[in-house]
Amino acid sequence: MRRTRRLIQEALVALILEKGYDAVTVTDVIDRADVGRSTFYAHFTDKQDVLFSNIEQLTFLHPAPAEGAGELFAFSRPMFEHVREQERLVRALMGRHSGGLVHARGERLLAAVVRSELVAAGGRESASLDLLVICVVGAFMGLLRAWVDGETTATPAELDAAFRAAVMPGVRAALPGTFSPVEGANSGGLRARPGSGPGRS
Amino acid sequence: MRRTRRLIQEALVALILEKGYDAVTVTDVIDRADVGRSTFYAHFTDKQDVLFSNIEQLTFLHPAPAEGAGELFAFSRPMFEHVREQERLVRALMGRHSGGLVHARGERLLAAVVRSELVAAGGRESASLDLLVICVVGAFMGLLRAWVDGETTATPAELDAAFRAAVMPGVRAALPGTFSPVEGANSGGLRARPGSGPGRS
DNA sequence: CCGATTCCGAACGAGGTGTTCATTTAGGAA
DNA sequence: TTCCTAAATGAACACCTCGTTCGGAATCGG
Repeated sequence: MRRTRRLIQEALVALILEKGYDAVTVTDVIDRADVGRSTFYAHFTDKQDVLFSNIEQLTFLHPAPAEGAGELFAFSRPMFEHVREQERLVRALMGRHSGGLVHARGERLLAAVVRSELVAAGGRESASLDLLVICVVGAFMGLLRAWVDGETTATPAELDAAFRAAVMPGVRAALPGTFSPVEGANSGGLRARPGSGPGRS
Repeated sequence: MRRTRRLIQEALVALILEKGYDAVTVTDVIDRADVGRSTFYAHFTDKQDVLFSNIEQLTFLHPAPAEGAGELFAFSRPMFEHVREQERLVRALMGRHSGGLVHARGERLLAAVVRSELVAAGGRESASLDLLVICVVGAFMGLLRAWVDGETTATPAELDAAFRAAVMPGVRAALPGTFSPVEGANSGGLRARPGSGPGRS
């Protein structure tokens, strides 16, 4: 049944939030979910399998309503907002106490988004672009981890602003055609959201 | 004896490179190191303890004075070089298959370095500066992980260049008085410090 | 009422953990 | 050398977790 799967998933999430991923045992999970041991192994191969099955439900990683030629990195702000809504789950999955493989999976999903956005914005596919993608994703995930681990109390808006302030100048410089290459007048300060005009959509 | 400690540490590193951190058991280690089980627990509390004891030897994380008025983020290039020298150890410690806590530890060490550099360069201590530090460290560690995990074949020089290209513009924009060689025309334009920084209400 | 599917839970063997303890080994001082 | 002390040894230990197996109970559709 689907109910059993859900019970197991929820039990794992709850336990991770309480004890951390490593400390949670399968026995804990089946006890909390009130499920037979054999039932667990009938649905999942092991603890990690349950973890991965949860990632699909992280809607903030499967973005994002298109947002074609609009603002670059439009995903950032909605993502932080989404994360807040799904705080429990994200805390369990993306915190430092989760398995490293989950991080890798999340980073890969996000990297695909970032990469396609950069390409759509005129970035030429190259090794250096891939390195840029890694930096951008690293910065974003760094903020995300710090946030869900309680190392900062910033709001989603502030996190979004910090993210953009840190990476946008470098990204702009790496892209060819974007207006305002190095105008200098205001090189993208912390709150720089000039114009932001939706242009024509 | 110190020799015994070293044997255990080296055995763990070797085994991590072969099987990944999670798959290595204490029994494996003491077998490889050819030491008694009780001897292991006389020197370390558990597997993770051995891992942490190795971090201290990651010289690339304990940089690297020579700063002062020099170039910003002068640590980057030497770090990548150093990493190459200690490739085995870094691969074992910082790869995605290592424990997440080791990452956290490494990031904290690096964050301290980055933060002090930014402050020395004129950055005002604030919440937004901390967020910037997180982004910078995230970008650097992202590159590092991707590199040691074989996701990119770039050279240290290329990684250094990519790192600087990605984060330096954003960092420059966030610093007030940095001598701005070329784009310095504005110089003062960056007072973007909305209110009194992200202060969480 | 009857299958058929699903779930339960006890039990098992294999393997890992961390501790204890009696014994052996190695180093240094007299 | 001899003696003493600290370190290392390895066997045995109780305990836990894993993943599997299997007989029986519950649930559901017909």
